[in-house]
Amino acid sequence: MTRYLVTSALPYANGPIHFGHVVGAYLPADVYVRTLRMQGEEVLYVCGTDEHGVAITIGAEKDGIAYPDYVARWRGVIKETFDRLGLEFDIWSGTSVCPQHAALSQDFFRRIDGNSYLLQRETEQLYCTTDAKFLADRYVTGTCPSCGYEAARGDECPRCAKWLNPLDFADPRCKVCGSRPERRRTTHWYLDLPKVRDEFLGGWISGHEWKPNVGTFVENQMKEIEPRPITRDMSWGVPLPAGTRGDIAGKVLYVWFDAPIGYVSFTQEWAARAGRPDDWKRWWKDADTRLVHFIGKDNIPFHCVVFPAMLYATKDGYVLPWHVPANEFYNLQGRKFSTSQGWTIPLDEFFARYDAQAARFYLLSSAPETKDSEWNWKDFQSCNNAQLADAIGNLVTRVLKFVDKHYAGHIPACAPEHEAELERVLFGECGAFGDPAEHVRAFKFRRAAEQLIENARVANVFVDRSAPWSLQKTDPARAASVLSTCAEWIGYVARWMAPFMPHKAQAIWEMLGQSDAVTARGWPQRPAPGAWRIGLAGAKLGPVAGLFPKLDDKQIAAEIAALEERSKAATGA
RNA sequence: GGCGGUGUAGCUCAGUGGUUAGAGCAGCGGCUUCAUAAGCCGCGUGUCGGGGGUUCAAGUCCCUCCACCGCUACCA
Repeated sequence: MTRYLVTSALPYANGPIHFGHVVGAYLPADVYVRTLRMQGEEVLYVCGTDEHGVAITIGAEKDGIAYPDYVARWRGVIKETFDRLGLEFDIWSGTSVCPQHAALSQDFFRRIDGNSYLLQRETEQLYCTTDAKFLADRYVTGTCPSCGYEAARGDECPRCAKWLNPLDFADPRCKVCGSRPERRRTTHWYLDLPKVRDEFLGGWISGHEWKPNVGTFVENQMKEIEPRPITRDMSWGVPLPAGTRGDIAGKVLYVWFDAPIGYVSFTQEWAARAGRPDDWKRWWKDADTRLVHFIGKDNIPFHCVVFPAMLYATKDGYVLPWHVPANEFYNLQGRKFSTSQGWTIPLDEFFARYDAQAARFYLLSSAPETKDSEWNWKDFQSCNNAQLADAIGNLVTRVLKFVDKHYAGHIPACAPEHEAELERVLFGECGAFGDPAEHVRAFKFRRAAEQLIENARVANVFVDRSAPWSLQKTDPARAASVLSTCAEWIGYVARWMAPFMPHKAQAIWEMLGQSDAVTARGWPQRPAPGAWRIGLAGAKLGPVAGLFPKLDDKQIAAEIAALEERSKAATGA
């Protein structure tokens, strides 16, 4: 039977994440997973931090703490944000702490090497004898051979924008200590991507179905593909496996190589913890698995080209991605999120003032699915007030407070003689409704969010058309049937919204007098006349209260002003 | 420079080559009063960035120009 293995891009453990990351790779995945689970699918959701690489070592040294402490700190900070947003993984780990990670990464290297998909190349690189390490391009500075600018970076000249090779500097200097680095020869292993492409990957990619924003990009990549180095001269990372032919001293796997293997090693960790150490194979080596990678667009080459090439090159029976629903980028009020320039939303402050569930909904309904989009404070206000508070929140209170007042807090039953007619009106005359899950399965989360609101509006129209406040005086029996019908529909709304706003959905469910989980009965079938009521009649309502407080203009204006202030302070303007 | 993307209603955006191009928000008018001053109904002549082309048919495909944006892969 089909099972779904869902991953979100491993966040890099060198800083906090912002809403752009959240909406790109995490929130859609969480909603996808929750929806499929309610539909009875078998799903595993894997994530954790990516903890190796030069950026980590630089960051840790700057902060004066050990590498493991540094990544542990960010692993924790990032997880805290995910917790606040209600993102729930089956396993959350990290590439430097997952017990299975190093061995599995080495196993990948060994198999790929054994299958002759690795090349060895000797190159010259700058080596700083003071710091006793090879220098990445950007950590070399010197005089631009093209325009003579004296503080050019090793990768690019900031003045003439020319691409540079630090070996071309006549006066290279180590950016860390200022001393003059020397040239040294070093050997590295390269993944022979052209070979994998010709043998398999090219055909697989052109025969695969991709999101439009992914397909053209990846096809293009195929043409210019080159062998990629998969080793580095540094200490922080997974050492090359013992027994590898050649000089492996001081070399580790390049971070991009070991990072995606984290998806697999974390799955192994999950299985081991569950006491079924071999269970991970069912997920990674069985043709019934549908592997779905949620990522931002910057990760497309890795997940559509490089990682599939790695999986194939092991010749070890791994499944390849089924879908890669990559998102574009998410900005903030017209500009890129930038911590250094103060163009951010500090999440501590945000969660102190705003509802994380409302944020989930707004993020999803503004997600950059087809093109870049943005967080806009006024849109957030409008979404919260008009869609969540008015369309959904008010629907719940207007109906349930009425029930509370006139039926002593118990949901009335629908009289059999009223059913057919009320349902004819509800299903035929109150506007279109649909199944949000259909859009979720198609990775159209904005549309799914919209559908949820449309479905709630159906009940508002029904209430207006039925006018139970008038019936209460003229035909109380019919009024009871109307309210019963409304309450049942609200039960559907609660279940439809469970993947989007799990806590709010549960709150509505409890207001309807239910004590089990809103997800307990699974995903609702599309309601249809005659057979859709799930029997809420008779239930004693829980306390009915507003679900979504409104956000006023002053508050939003203050947020925008604070954003401008932070930006000015950070850039010294 | 190279590659890619975007440009549709005041704003944010949907729109497999096929009826008079749509939604939400904002705005205007009316109805209603159960509810978080909430709800419902009605109201859009938009150079689909400009120009050219292919086609019976183009927002949709091709060329070109303009504007904005991203990436360019040894710091993911």
